[in-house]
Amino acid sequence: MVAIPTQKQRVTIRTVAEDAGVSVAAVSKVLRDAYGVSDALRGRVQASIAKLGYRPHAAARGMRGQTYTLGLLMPDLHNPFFADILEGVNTALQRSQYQPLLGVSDSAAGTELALIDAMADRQMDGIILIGSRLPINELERVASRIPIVVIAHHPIGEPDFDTVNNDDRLGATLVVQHLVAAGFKHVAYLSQELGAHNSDTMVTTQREIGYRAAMHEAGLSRNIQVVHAGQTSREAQNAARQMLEARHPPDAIFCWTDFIALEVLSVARDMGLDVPGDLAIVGYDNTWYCDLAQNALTSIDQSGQVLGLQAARLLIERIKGRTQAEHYVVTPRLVARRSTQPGS
Amino acid sequence: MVAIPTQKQRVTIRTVAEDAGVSVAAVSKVLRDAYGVSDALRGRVQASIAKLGYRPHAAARGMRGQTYTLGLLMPDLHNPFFADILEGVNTALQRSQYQPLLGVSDSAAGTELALIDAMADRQMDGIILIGSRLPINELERVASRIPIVVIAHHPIGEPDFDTVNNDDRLGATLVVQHLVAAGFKHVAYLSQELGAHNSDTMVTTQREIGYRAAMHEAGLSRNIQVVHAGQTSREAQNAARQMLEARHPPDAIFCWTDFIALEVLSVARDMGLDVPGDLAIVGYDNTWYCDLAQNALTSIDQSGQVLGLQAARLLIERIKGRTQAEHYVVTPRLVARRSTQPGS
DNA sequence: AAGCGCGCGTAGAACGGTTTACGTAGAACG
DNA sequence: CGTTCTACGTAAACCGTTCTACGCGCGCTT
Repeated sequence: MVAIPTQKQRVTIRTVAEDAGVSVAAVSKVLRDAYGVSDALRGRVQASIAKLGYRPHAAARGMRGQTYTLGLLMPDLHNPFFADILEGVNTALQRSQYQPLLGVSDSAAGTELALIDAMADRQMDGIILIGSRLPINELERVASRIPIVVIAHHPIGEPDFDTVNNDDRLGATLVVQHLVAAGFKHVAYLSQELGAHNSDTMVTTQREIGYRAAMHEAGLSRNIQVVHAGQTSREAQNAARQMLEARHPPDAIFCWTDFIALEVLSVARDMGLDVPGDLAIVGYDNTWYCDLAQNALTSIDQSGQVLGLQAARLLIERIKGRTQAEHYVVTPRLVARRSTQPGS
Repeated sequence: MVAIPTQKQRVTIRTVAEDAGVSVAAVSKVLRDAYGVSDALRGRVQASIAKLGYRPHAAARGMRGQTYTLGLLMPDLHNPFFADILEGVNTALQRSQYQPLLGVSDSAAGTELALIDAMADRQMDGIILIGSRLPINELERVASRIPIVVIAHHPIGEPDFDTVNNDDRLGATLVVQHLVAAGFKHVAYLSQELGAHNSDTMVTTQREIGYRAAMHEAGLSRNIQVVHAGQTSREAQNAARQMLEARHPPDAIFCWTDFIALEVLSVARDMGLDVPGDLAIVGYDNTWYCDLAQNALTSIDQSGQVLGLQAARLLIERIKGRTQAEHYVVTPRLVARRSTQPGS
C-alpha cells in the first residue's frame, strides 16, 4: 500500500501551539483570555493564530467549555418589532466573542419548547426568549438548565430568571389618556387571543390592566371593551369588522401591536370609515411602517433596541456567573400621528 | 475528604446502551438510522431512549459526524418576504431531524462572511444563503467548504453550488406589460443601490434587464428610467421624491421590493398625488401588507414558501452527497391591485 | 466439510478543544 | 542559603459522539 499524500490538515489548536512553540493549554488560555499567560506569550500565540488563520472548533469547545453562541428565540418574523430587538442585541455583542443565532417558534408553545431543547442540545451559552408563550413553571425549568433572559414577560412572584420589559401598564395608560384628551370616549382594546396558559405575566394582559384602570380613571368604565383575536390577517380583520359593525361601535381602537392596527386600518378603509374622524386607531411598538403616510399610525414606542441591548447585557452577566435575578424596565413613550389627530 | 454525593448525571449514549443492554455503537446506529440493526434491537433502544429522555449532545456529534443543524442567512429582518421563505424551509424540515437556525447579516458583505464563518465553525451541515451580497468567487470558496444553496442569486456561468430563484426577468416583464396595458407610458424602475460587487447574478439586475427589454418591446425605449436607492426609509423616500419632482416625472414606478414601494406610496400621498391616477406603483414579493386597503399594492408573487421549500430540499440532497449543481426556478405571477387599477 | 459472504453486533480509536493537577524557575524573605 | 511563594507552563485526562475494523455465527455454495 502506497502512503497517501498528507492532504491539507485542519488548523487545530495543536498546530498553533507547535507554530508558536508553546503548549496547547497555553493557546487555549490565550483564546479564552484566562489567567496565567505573559504578554510575550500572548503575543506569540496571537501572531501564530493570525498567520495560520486558525479558527476554534465550536463543537469541540462545546464538549467542555462554552460555545460562545447565544440563542435568540422569536415568536415570528412578520412583526418588524423583533428586528429592532435584534438590532439592540447586535449592538451589545458588537465587540464580544458571542454570536447570536435565531430560532423562530411561530408563536406555538410546542415549537418554542422544541427550539429551546435544540438550542440547549447545541450547548448554547444562553438564550434570550422574546414574547414567550410558555407558562412560568416551564420557564423556571428551562432557566435551571441554561441561562435565560426573557423579553416581554413580566416578572410576577420573583422568578429565577432575568426579564426585560417596557412598562406595559403605563403604555396603555398613555394611549387612553391621549385618546380621551382628543375627545374619544368609546375606546376599545383589541388584544391577543387567549392561549392555554394565560396569565398576568403576558404583556397583553398588562396592557389590558393599564387600559382598564385608565378608562376607569377617565370615568369611562361603562365603555370598556376588550376583544381577543388571533394573529392572522383573517382573524384580526374579522374581529375588527365585528367590532365596527356592532350596534354601538367604538370610536377608537387600541391594538396590542402595530401589525394588528394596520389590519384594523385596512378594514376601516374598506368600510368607508374616516380615520380618525369616525375611528381613531392606536398601535404598539412604533415599528417602521407607522410613519408611512398611508398609515400615519399613532403608536407606543417601547424601544426594541434598548430592550435587546439590555437583554444581551444581562444574559452575558448571567453566563459570567451572576445568580441573582435582575429585571429591567423601559419607560414607553407615545408617538402621536394622524390616526388619532384630526388636525394634522 | 468526604465523597460528594453523585449528582444527577447527564443521560448519555452510554446510559442508554447500558439500559438497553447493547453496545454504544449500536445505539448510535439506531440514532442515525444507519445500516445493520435488527428491528428487535432498534425497538429495545428506542424504548430506552424514550424512558430515559435521552437527547443527543450536538457538540459531541459535531466532533465526528453531523450536527443536524442548517444555517439560514438573511439580509435583514424588516422585509417580511424572508418570513415567507422561512415558512417554506420549516415545511420542508417538518419531519426531518434537521433544525434551522438563522443569522442576520444586515445586508453587509462583511457581516455575511463573519456569519458564514460562525456557522461553519459550529459545524452546521449546510447553509441557505438568501439574497447574498457576496461576489461569485467568494460563494464558490464557501461552497467548497460547506454545502450551500443560494436563494435569489442567479447562476451565471455554471457555479458549483445550487441556486433557487424566481424568473426575475419574466417578473419585470409582467410588470411592464401590465402597466402598459393599463395605459401607463413613463414607467420607471426603482432598484437597489449598487454595491461593490455588482453583477448580473443579482436579482435586481435581472429585473432591470427584463424591464428594459419589455419597455423596448412596448416601443417605450425613450422612457426607460432606472434609479438606484439604498434600503433605509430616508434613502428610498429621497429617491422617490427626486423622481416625482423632476420636470418629466414617471407615471408609474416599479419598485424592486414591496418594502420600497410602500415608501414610494407614502411619498406620493405626502405630495398629494393620486394613486394610481397620477402615479401607478408596483412592488415585488407580494408580501402580506400589499393586501391592506391603505396600500392595495400591485406586486409580483414569487412564492417565498416555494423558494424556501425547494432550497431546503436541495440542501439536504447536497448534504446526503449530491455533487452536481442544481438550479430551481419559480415562475412569478402578477397580482393586480388598486395601485395600478383606477377602476377597482 | 471447507470456504465464503452476509447480517448483526462490538471494542476502541478518533475528533479538537478545556480543565485539572502538577512541575519549575525565579523572586522574596527570614 | 534554604524555604516558601508566586507566576507561568506543561502533560494528560476528559467531554459524548461517530466511525473503522473486526468478530462471530449462520446458511449457502462448491
